[in-house]
Amino acid sequence: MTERKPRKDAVRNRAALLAAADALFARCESPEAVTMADIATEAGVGKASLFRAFGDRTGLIRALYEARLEPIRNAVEAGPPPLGPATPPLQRVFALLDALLCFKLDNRHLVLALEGTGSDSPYKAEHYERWHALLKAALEQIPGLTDSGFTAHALLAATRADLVEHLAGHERVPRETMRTQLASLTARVLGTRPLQDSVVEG
Amino acid sequence: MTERKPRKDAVRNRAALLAAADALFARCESPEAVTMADIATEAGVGKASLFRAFGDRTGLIRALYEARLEPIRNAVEAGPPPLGPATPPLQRVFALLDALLCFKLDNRHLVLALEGTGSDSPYKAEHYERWHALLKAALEQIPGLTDSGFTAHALLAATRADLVEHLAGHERVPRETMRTQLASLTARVLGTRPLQDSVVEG
DNA sequence: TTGCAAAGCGGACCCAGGGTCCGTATCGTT
DNA sequence: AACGATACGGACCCTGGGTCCGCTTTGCAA
Repeated sequence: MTERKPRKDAVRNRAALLAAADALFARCESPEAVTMADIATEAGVGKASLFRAFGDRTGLIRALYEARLEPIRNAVEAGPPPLGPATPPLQRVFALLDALLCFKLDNRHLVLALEGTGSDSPYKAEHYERWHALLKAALEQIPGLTDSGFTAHALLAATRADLVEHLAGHERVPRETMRTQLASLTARVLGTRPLQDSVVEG
Repeated sequence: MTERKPRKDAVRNRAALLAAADALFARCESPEAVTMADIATEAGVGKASLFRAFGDRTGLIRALYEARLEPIRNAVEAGPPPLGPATPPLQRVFALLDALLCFKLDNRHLVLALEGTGSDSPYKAEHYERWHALLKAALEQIPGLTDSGFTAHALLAATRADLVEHLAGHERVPRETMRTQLASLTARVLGTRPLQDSVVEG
């Protein structure tokens, strides 16, 4: 019951800030080129409101990230196959990794901002924990596979934001190529042949 | 012939700075807890000398890193098997990855400092290029393996500093376990059984 | 030895950027 | 209408990377 509904201007400002940050991160090449002051200004709001709403820079980026991730999160937690919980484990591993890769391709700047948020390693964020737990659980149901925990980490590492950025941006690897390669890698790790494409477009 | 041999005090200071930085990074938990001023002070030297000697923070960290890496680099470029160039490709892949993992375990703080040096993604550093090229070349000689480039990236990603740090530090996974798991993962990726241990202790 | 550039030194200084303070404006409730 | 609570915003603080410049040291040469 510590719930105390926020004032209207507060929620409006919060929304404006999210939108502004989103726009700025999308527009600028490097995440650290966009400063907190920039975001506040873009939103037509004082800096203090920004910090009041999100705590600190990491909080803001996390909020953005979670918002963008929500559809996928829902699809994974309660949606139909191939992402939802009813999917057979093997197929789901492919679907999860593919969805994650597509998400990172579609949100390069934002994800880069989050993972490169300086100190806090990505492994401490709870959204990483979620993905890892999910993947690990799926892997554990695949017969003949050991080291589910480490394997999950390794597969997730193959979709790290800066790697994806490097491949997509610097080496100009096309999206479909990356998806195929990741699927093929996954198949080798799992000791299977790759399944056909499994997830919707981004 | 633009070579102009540096003065004695300059080289002494440079050495002192390297030593100081090394000590400080080793001593402190988080790399960003140690500031440039700290390092200069520890070395008994002015801040300007520090920047004159290494350009900027990244330059210093890179210098430290290269110094530490040199033995391995030599072993890889001109040493005997299993690291040297005469090794059969398949065995060499295992050896390279194991050596890299051990190196990162033995130099956690330093490597963390380098890879987490804020903006510059690790993929732009030329030492990454070297590892990747090396691994890719070895992979290309393994029959039936496609996507050598991507596979090399993925395997290297499994040894990323912050992942290693997370596993070794936070999850308390023992060193030998990690080595085994990495070898096992590699074997699955390559479609082989793991070879026996391949490299010296760190 | 002494002279004298050139190379190097160091700490005061600059600046950007994250985060806070506090007097003022707004909200929404009685 | 009025008043407490809530939020606003821009001036302000502080840390930390990086630079400036007057002074010292080095090393070559006379």
